[in-house]
Amino acid sequence: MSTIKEVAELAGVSIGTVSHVIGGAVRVSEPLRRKVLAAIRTLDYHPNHIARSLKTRKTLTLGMVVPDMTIPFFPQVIRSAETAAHARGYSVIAVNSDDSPARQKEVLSLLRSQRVEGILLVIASGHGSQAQIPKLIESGIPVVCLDRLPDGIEVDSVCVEDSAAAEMGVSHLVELGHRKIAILTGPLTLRNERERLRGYKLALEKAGIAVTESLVWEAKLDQEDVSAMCREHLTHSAKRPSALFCTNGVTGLGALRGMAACGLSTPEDIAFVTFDEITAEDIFRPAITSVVQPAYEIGFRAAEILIERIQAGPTQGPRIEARLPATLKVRESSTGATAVRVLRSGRR
Amino acid sequence: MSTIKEVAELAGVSIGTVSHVIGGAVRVSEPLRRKVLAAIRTLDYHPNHIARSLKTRKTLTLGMVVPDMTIPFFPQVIRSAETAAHARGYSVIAVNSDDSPARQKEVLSLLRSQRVEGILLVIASGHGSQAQIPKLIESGIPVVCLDRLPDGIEVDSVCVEDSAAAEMGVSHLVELGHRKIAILTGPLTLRNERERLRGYKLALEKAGIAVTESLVWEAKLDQEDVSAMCREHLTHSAKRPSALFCTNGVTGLGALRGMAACGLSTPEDIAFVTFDEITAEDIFRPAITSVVQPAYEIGFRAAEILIERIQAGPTQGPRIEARLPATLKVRESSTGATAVRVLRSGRR
DNA sequence: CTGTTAGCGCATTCAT
DNA sequence: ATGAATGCGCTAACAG
Repeated sequence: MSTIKEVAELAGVSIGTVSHVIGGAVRVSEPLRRKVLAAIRTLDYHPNHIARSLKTRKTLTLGMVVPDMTIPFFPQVIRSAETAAHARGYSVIAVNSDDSPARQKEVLSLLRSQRVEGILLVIASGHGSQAQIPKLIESGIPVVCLDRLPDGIEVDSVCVEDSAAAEMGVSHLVELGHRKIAILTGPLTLRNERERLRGYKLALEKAGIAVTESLVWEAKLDQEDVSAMCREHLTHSAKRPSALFCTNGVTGLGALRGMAACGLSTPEDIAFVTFDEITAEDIFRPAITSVVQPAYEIGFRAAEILIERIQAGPTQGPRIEARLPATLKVRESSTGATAVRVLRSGRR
Repeated sequence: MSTIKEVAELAGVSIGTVSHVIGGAVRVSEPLRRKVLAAIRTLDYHPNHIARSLKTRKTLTLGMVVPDMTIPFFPQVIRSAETAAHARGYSVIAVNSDDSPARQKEVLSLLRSQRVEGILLVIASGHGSQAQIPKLIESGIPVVCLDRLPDGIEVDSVCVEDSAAAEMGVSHLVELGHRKIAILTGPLTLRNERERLRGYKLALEKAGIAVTESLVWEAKLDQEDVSAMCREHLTHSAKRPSALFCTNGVTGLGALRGMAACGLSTPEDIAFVTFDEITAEDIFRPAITSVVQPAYEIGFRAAEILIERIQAGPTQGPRIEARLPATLKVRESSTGATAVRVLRSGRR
């Protein structure tokens, strides 16, 4: 790996001049410029980003923490954040927290050591994953939370309109005539899960249906746990709901497995609606009615907001809370019909 | 962000001493040690990885380039590579190349500037994506290629046993009685696609079936292109094959869409086998018979090999070419039966 | 327009 | 066992 010094020697100029042609900010005469460029090419020189960062105190790097990038929603978000960042000259380092607060703490520490200029954070679902956010912000690292929002912490955020989106999904079931509708959520320590639950209750209330606590099922974000919970609740046909609403893709898939284990199918035995698309719904049966989040836009907006924060400096501008509308894709699992219908959520 | 100097001042020691307690290599007396640790905590000090790297010339970072992390296979590989790397004290920076050689060149350059110590590379499918590998290696950055292998380039690699895996999938169709079997591949500029095609031909030859070139369909790694190609080949029932084998998840899903567009379904009209699982096959119908790659192990092994290379120094050890066995999951799309059967590929 | 130089934060000799 | 000094590669004044 050659250095700027070697380039300077080969080109017969000073390292300052080389730096100038690389930076582009200071004018350099054409002949020298060409010589420098030639030297760079023959040496296959790549500026040492490490040294540059040390000097400029800018890494042009964003950190991003997600619970598990094998969950299909997250790669979409990462990719769009990367796209937005790249357009502004930033790179993104994406890491998994395994949905563990301890591991999240580790990776955040690592990201700080790497001197990322800002962090895109999808918090882990366990307890204590929020405590680290204020320290980050105090230390001058802007944070934007995505998808999962922390509680009572002043921080920029972007996510779907959780409550409205859930309400839309549940109202759809209500309109179909269902009155005994269960909801299967992830940990209610997560604010967005609580918001989605709130949307569920709102939908029922508007329809004049009483909320039955025994139809609110809270599971861990774990296939096995979700599946077991479903089996438990669904075995007795008397207590069985006529419809089930799941608040995310993981619980949605787990619920389908649990239902299958009970010999139940959708929509015949139970009408089914879930957050997130969990397969290629145009190809596979049953096609699942889904509340679809604008994953691409969530990541893109989050990166935009973060970079604006970084470039604005330690200014205490107003907190930004972007809430994006979801789309309801009505399919077979709720209506029994094969045609697809698309609805858009909007603020009331 | 506090510095080592501030820690030293607060603790009332020299920066050398602070560095020693952080590094752990040099012994420091217990009283001073405690004072330093306390200072670190109260200042919320995070060692500047940038400065450290500049000094030590080690970044403890691996770069990883994949075509598109929204393709489900890749997040698995990234995650397992990250796991292996982390266990050895390394971080992984994963970036997308958009399957474009130009973009791949950019991100590789960026990774070099970041001074990653090694690179895990899944090459882009376009022309010229291989040319950059020798330059990397010459410049002292070890490279391990995964999944997609370059041609005629000496480089460590790990992937599935492409030919044997494809042969297993096609032989399965042969055993089911099919004699007119089409294969839908990605770009044959990719060696692994050619290998999979070779496995297809091998399976046919062993069964005494002549290879018909009109049944070899080469598509771009793009849903639309694949789908269009299928529609074109499948409209005339006379020329239609009785079975179709797809060499990867993208072409597999595209083919299913193309078939649906022609009003064809599997397994009724066409028996179907594909590389990679493309949905939750236990839940959705039709359940697709798949040649499953050991994604986790591929990423893990690749990271292991890369780190060994890094730590061995510029030693020219023998090239490593890990070839991992695939698994055939026999499902409804080929047999029509709902039961699942699992076969393991092995070297002949 | 070009060259010289002073650090950025840290690990690491080398003295003490 | 501790501290002072050096330099990693680079950018950004500044001087010429």
